[in-house]
Amino acid sequence: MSITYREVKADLLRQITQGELAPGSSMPNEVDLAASYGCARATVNRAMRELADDGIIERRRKAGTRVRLNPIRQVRLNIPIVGQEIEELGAAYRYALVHGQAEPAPNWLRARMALKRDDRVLHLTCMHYADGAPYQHEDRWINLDALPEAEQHDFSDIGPNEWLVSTVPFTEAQISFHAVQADATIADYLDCTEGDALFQAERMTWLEGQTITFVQLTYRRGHRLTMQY
Amino acid sequence: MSITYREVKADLLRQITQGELAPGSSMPNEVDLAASYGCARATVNRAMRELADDGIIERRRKAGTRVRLNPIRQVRLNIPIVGQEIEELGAAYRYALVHGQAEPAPNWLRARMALKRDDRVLHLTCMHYADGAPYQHEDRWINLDALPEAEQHDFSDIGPNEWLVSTVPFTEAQISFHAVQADATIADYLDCTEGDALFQAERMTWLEGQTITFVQLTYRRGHRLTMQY
DNA sequence: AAGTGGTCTAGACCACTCC
DNA sequence: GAGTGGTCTAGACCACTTC
Repeated sequence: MSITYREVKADLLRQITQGELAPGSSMPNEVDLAASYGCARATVNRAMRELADDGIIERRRKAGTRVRLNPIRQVRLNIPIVGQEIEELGAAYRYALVHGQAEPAPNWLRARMALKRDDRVLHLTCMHYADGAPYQHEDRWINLDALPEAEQHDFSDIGPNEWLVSTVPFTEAQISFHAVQADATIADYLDCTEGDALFQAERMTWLEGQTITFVQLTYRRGHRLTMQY
Repeated sequence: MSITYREVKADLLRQITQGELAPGSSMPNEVDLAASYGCARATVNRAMRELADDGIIERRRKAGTRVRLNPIRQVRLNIPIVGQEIEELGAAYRYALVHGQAEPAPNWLRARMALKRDDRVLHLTCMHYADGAPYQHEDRWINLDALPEAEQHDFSDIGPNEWLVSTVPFTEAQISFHAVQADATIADYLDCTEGDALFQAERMTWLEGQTITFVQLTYRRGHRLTMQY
């Protein structure tokens, strides 16, 4: 059994975390490391490439490889569909369509979604419940110019997110997180007090340059987005 | 010039996004793809491995490779040091130490940081300004049992985050985001109204199983964390 | 000019898992 | 049992960057 790239990666990482390879110091080149580990250069290359992807080391041709002074701290954030999110908490998921109507895009939305003057949108308001308690309020607009079939679809049983994922997968998106104060309407839906601080996500989605949908997801009071790294 | 793994990856991705390879359908195996692209199997392997890492396709030995039905949506979130964050906005950064004191760990913090009964902590309160306006309020506790040298260090000029990154790089961490209501103290520091909804991050950091520091970072009103994917 | 990482090749063996 | 992806090898050429 020969040495694997995982073993090389683990050993290099150990040397870095335990201080044998100090931040800012340069590491041996691939040929030398391969010789000292007794493996092929490609094996060392894959180990170091992954460490570079992880933001631990920095590589430049000719200049060589260095341990980063300030390791890049990065997280992979999975963006789940709310139903899956709730079921992974071990709670029962329920969905409800509150309101759905096709209408001309209001000005603020036209600007935000970069819509044309006469574009129409489908405005959907939904609620997502975990074990019967309000979990998330969804306010969504779908560009009917890009996705006319949405107008005929019945969103009573299947949430717009699930429908969109199965209809237009592989879109590009931008997501942003922030805090909002609950207004009277949201407070009512989420069973909290007006003025409460709530966690909100906004997402805009494109397919080949065309805006597909914009959504505001407001979470119940106390919601946290947690990640390890 | 032979075909690169990037070209193979781009071509496969094109086929997926343009619907030639439908979600859920299975793809040819590596040997066949290599033959049809006229390249080595390793080249196809790297292209497909990256697509799998990106959450676009799903691979299983013997079963083969399939286009994911629901592509995994994931983001790489860089967690910058606040000074860099502000300078990248094109604003001037200023730091101020508000308060610093070594003290016995309060009970809630002992539980949270998993400290021993008599452990002491260094409690630091700091402010970070962008172009003179309040940007972030930092409330930090450092475990003096794990990092006794912190007690002698002067945090007047250099923020605790920068000092920690240079003193104990390569730690493990957990980060969580949520919304809080500004209390009177925070409202005063961040120049907002009591009760305003603010975006807050909490981070806990470990080195080899030992808790190093816990920090609450409260951002000015209206702060957003934005990501593309 | 020369050193370093980036990538491709052709071949091999292996590990996993479905049938 | 057999098909598929996972990985390693030894060698090669190239691209980039610093000297």
